[in-house]
Amino acid sequence: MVASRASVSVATVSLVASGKTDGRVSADTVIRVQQAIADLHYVVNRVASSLATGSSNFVILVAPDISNPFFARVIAGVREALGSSYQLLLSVTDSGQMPQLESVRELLAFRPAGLLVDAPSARLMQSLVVDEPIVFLDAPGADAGAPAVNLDVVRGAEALAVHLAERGHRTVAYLDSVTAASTFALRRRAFLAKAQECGMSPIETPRARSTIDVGSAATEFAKVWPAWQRAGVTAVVCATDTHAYGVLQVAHSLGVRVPEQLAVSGFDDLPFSAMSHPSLTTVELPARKLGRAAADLLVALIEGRAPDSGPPLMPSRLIIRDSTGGFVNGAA
Amino acid sequence: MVASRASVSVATVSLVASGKTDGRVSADTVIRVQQAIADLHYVVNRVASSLATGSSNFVILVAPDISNPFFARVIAGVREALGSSYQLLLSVTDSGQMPQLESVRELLAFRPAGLLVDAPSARLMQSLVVDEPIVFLDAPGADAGAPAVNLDVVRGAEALAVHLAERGHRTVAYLDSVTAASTFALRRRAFLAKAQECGMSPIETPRARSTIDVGSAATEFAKVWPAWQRAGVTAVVCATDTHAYGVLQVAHSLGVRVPEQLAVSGFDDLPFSAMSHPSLTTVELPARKLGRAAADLLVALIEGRAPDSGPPLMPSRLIIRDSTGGFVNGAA
DNA sequence: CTGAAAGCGCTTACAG
DNA sequence: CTGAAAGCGCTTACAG
Repeated sequence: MVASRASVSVATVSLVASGKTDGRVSADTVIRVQQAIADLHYVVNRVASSLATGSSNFVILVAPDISNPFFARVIAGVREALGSSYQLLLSVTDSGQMPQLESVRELLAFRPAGLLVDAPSARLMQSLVVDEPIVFLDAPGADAGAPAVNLDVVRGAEALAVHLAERGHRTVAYLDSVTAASTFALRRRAFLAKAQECGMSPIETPRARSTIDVGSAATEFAKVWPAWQRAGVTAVVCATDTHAYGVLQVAHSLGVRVPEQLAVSGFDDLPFSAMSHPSLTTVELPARKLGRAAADLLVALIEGRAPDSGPPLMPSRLIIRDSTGGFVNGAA
Repeated sequence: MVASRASVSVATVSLVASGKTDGRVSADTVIRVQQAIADLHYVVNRVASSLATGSSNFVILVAPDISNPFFARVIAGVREALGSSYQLLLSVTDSGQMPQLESVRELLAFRPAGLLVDAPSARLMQSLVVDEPIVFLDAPGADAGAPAVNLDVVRGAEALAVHLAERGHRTVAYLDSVTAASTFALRRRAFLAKAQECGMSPIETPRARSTIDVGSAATEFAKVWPAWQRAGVTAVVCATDTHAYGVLQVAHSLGVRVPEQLAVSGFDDLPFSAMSHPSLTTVELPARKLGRAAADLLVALIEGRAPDSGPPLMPSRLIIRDSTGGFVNGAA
C-alpha cells in the first residue's frame, strides 16, 4: 500500500480513504494522508475491499435486447433510484436471446450488492433460487416468492381489444416478439382472449414474430400480410411499438392505407409514436417508473429493509391515436 | 471453502475448479471433487480469485447514449470478438452525458482485464493516462499514443457534401448531436468545410442540436426550420440517422416535401433508413466492425501481444437514397 | 499426486 | 489517536 509510505501509517490510510475519521484520526494526519492519496492518484482497490468487507456497492442489471429503446428508459429509472449509493453495471444478451441461468450464476460470482433481471423467461425465474438480493422486472408469472416489479400489460391489452371491437373490426392478427420473455406471452394471450370475448376472430396462423427492430418486423409483416389479407384481417396488434413501425412502413410501401384499410397498434408508447404518420395507437408502459420501482425494491432488499408495500404493478394505459382512428365498419 | 469439506483436500479443489488437472490430480479425486462442486452448487468467488491472481476476465465498456441503436450494433461486434474468453459488462451514462474521468477511475477500481471507452470527449482521452489496457472507440483526435479504433467519418461527410453540391444545393444546414463526443464535432467540421469548398453556403446560425432521439430531433428541427427556410436552406445533414428521422417527421407534418423542397441525410445507416419514406441517404458507419476491431485490439493489449497492424480506421460509405434524390436545380 | 503455507490489498476489532 | 494482526476466499509455488 503505497500511500502508507508517503506519510507514516497503514490502517489509518484505510480509515481516511473511506472517510471514517470521526474522532479516530487527528485532523493533521487526515490532511497529510489525503495529500499523499492525491499525489499518488491512489484509488482503493475495490476487489480487495469487497473481499475484506464481504460486501460491494454495485448492482448488475441483466437484460435482453438492449436495442429496444424501451430499455433505455428502464435504465434511466434504475439509475435514478440507485442514486450515488450504488453503481450500475449492465450485462446484455445477444439480440433475441434470453439471459441464461448459467450466465446469471457467473454474474453472481462477481458478488454484486444485488441483481436486477429484466424480462426473464419463466424457466429462469424458477431455477434461480439464491439468497443474494435479486429483483425481476417485467416478469409476469414470477411465483409470489420472487421479488418482482411488473407492468399491468393485461389491462392495456384488453383495452386495446375493446377499442378495436368498438371500431368495428372483426378479424385481427398479432405480431409477436421472438423472445421468450413472459411479458410478451402475456400481452399476446390477454389480447387474443379479450378479442375473442368481444366477438372478434383472431387469426393465429400464420404465426408472426420477429426480433424487436424495425427491419425484422417489416420483413416478417411483409411475409405474412398476403395470408392475413386473404383472411380478411383489418387490424394488427404488435408486441412493441418498434414492431408497429415496421408494419407502418410496409403498409405504406404496399399502398395499404392506415387506418382505413388496416389498423395498427403497439405497446410502449415510445416518443416516436406520437409523431409517426399516422401517429400510433399504443399501450403506454411506464418504463422509467418500472426501473425506479425495481431499483427501490432491490435497495430495500440489500439493506435488509422490508419493502414499503406489496408487489408493485405499474399501470398501463391505452393511448388512441390515428393509426386505429379512422376505421368504421357497420355500426361504430 | 465448503467444497473441501465434501471430499478431502483444499488447494486441490482450486485446481479442479479451474481445470488445471493435467497430471497434477488423479482421475479419482477429480471426479469426487467435481461431484462435491455440483452438489453444493459451488461457484468460485471471482472477487477472491481476482485478488489472488491479480487478474480478471471481464471487460468494461463505457458508453454514452445507450439509446442510440447504433450502439447496440457496436456491442454485438464487441461480444463477437470477446468470445467466451472475456465477459462484457457495460457502464452507461445518462442520455446526452459524456463519461467522466472520475467515473472511469472508479470503474478501473473494479480491476477489469481491460476497458473500452466509446465516443469519449477529447478531454477524457487526454487526462486518462493509466497503464491498464484501454481502447477508445470512435474517438477521432486521440493523440497517437492512446490505442483507438476509429471511423473514417471524414470521407463520408465529404462525399455527402460533394453529392449535395452536385445535386445543385447552394444553402445547407447541419443538425448536430449535443454530446461532446469528438466524432460528432468531426462529422460537422468535415461536412461544413467540404461544403464551403464545393461552393455551398452552410448556415451556421441558428445552431441546431439535440440528443440522439427522434423526439428531441423533431422538436429541435421544428424550432430552427423557419429561420433556415428564410435563409433558403434546401438540404439538411444530420449527425445521425436518428436525428434525420425526426427531421423527416416534422417535414412531413409541415408539408415540406422531401427531397423536392428539402434534402435530408444522416450518418449510421440504421436498418430503418432503407425503409423510411422517403428512404434515407446516409453515411454508412460499420458499427459492428468497429466493435469487433476495438475488442480485438483490447484483447491483444491485455494479452501483451503487439496489435496486428497500425491504428485501424473503419471505412465509411455514402449511400444515396430517395431523401436526397429528386432535387434538381439549374444544372445537375 | 496432494496438502500446508504464504500472499493478493484491503478492513476491522483490538491493543497500546 | 495510531499501529500490529488477523482474516476475507482464492491461487500458486513448494514440500512431502
